[in-house]
Amino acid sequence: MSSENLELKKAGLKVTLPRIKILSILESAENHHMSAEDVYKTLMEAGDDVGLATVYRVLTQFEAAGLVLRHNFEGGHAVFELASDDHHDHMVCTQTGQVIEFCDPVIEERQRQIAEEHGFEIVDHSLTLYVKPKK
Amino acid sequence: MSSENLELKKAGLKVTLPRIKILSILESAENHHMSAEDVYKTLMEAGDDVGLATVYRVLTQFEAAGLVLRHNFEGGHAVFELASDDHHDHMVCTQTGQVIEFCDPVIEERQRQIAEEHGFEIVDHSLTLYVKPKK
DNA sequence: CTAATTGCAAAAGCTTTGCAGCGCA
DNA sequence: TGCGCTGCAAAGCTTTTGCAATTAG
Repeated sequence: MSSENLELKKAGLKVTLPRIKILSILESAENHHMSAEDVYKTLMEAGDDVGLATVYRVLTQFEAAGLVLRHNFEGGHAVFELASDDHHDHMVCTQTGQVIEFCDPVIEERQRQIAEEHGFEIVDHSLTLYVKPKK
Repeated sequence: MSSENLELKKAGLKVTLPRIKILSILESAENHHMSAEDVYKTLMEAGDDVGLATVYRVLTQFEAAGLVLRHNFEGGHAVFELASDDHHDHMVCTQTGQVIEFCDPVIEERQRQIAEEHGFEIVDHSLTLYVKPKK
C-alpha cells in the first residue's frame, strides 16, 4: 500500500479516489502552495472528474487531520500546502507571486517571549513578508 | 475645521458626511479593530443612514490614502484600524478575541535581513500571533 | 455647474451545505 | 450491506460594481 493510503488511514479517512488524487497532487506540486481552484484545475487537466465541492471538503478534512496547512495570504482565497514536520514562514514576491519559505529561530524565540510577557502562550502564528526584488 | 476634515482633505477626498462619520467611528473605537460590518452596525445604531457598500468604498479609499490599515486575520472578513505613525504587529487571543498590539525591533530587523539574504526588500509584512492565556 | 459621491440592488468570488446516489470496508 | 463519500446545484458570506439620484466645492 502506498504511503498516501497510510496517511489517509492514519487520519481516520476512508481511502477514496478523490482523496488519493488530491493528496498526490499536493505532494507533487512544484510550488507547493495551491488554492482549491488550483487543485481542481489540476484534476480536470488530468481528466479526473472530481467536483470542486469535494476538493474543498477534502482539503478541509486534511487540514483538520493535520495533513495540510491552510494559509490566508492576501487576495481573497486560501492556499494549502502539505504539512511537514518543520515549521516555516513565508515570503511572497509582490511582482511575481513567487513564494519562498523560511524559518528563523531568532524570530521564533522572540515571539514566544513576547507572548509570555503578556501572559499568553502561542497557539499558532502567521508571519508573511511581502517583498519585491532588490534593485 | 475639525482635524477629521483636514485629514480627508489632505487625502484628496471630498469632505462628506459618511466619510466624516466613518473616520470618527474608527477614531473612537475602543478596540480599534473593526470590520466593515462593525462600522456599518455602529452607524445604524447611531441612526446614520449609510449604505454598507459606501462603508466598503470609504474604507477602501481610506486604505489607499494611507488613513487606515486593512488586516486579513483568520475568519473570512477583513478588519480595519486607523493608521498611526508607529508600526505594530498583532496578538489575537483565541479564547476571547482580544487583540493586543506589539512591536519588536529584534523581529523587525531580522525580517529585513532575511528578505535581503534572498535578494528582496520588504514592501509590507504581516505578523499575527494566535495565543491563549497561560495557565 | 460638474465631477465626485452615495444608496440600492444586483453581481461577483470563494466556500459551504443539502440531498440523492455511489463506493469503500 | 451500511455508513461514509461524492457530485451537483443551490445557498451563504464578504466584498464589489452599475446606475440614477444627490451633493460638495
